[in-house]
Amino acid sequence: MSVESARARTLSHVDPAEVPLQAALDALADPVRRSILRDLSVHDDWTRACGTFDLPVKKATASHHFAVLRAAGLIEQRDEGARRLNRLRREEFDTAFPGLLTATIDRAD
Amino acid sequence: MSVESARARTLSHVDPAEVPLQAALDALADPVRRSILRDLSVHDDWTRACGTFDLPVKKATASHHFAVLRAAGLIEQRDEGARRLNRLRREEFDTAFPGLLTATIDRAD
DNA sequence: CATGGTGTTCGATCCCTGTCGTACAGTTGT
DNA sequence: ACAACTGTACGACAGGGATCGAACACCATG
Repeated sequence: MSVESARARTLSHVDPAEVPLQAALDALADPVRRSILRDLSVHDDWTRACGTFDLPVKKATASHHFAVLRAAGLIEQRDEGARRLNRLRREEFDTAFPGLLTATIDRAD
Repeated sequence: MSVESARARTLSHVDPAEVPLQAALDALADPVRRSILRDLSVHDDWTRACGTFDLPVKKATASHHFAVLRAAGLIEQRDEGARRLNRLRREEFDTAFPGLLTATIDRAD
């Protein structure tokens, strides 16, 4: 039987290929979320916990943004102790939406 | 001196290079607007008047969407008699936001 | 076991924007 | 001149989403 914790049970990941374009665009249209993605794109996988991002919003709001990114197939999350580590799903998302990530987060503004 | 009509005076176009990424994404995040862009992408320039699009909204709303697309540098408009013709600014927009248009309107959904 | 740290959930609030009806401006044809 | 057509402007409305505080669950460490 499954022995995952109640905490990990909140972590449902979606195949980017199953994500509607609308959901992907809604996720990418928010500046705070793009900021998170840019941060992830310049760091190694699984090195950034949710609380380590420098965001202009409170933690409740940040938690909401991470959930949206996860539901859009843009990030993967994994619990490590009390912290939740993140990974940008660059390759999977690129396969589903070629060029979209590059066009939105590889920019100055 | 300029002899443009009062109608044409409402038509201010913006260089896509001057458009903030946020405005571009906001414009592309709406399904009605993407529908307009897809329609334009498969027809010759200046062949589609605003009223010829099959949209699920009333004309006041459609007019709003055309204004948003224009402000985002995604379309160019020109008056021809009582009708306002449209053109997708594919090349200019692609230069400013490489891959973004293709990633958002060249899709099934 | 108590304390502090990390992150989620819930309810409430606020603001933005998509939507529409109506009125209006220009154009075309009768 | 008049009517019909195309599109915009404006005010109003409703829905959704971003935001936050507070409460809670889980983990780590003393």
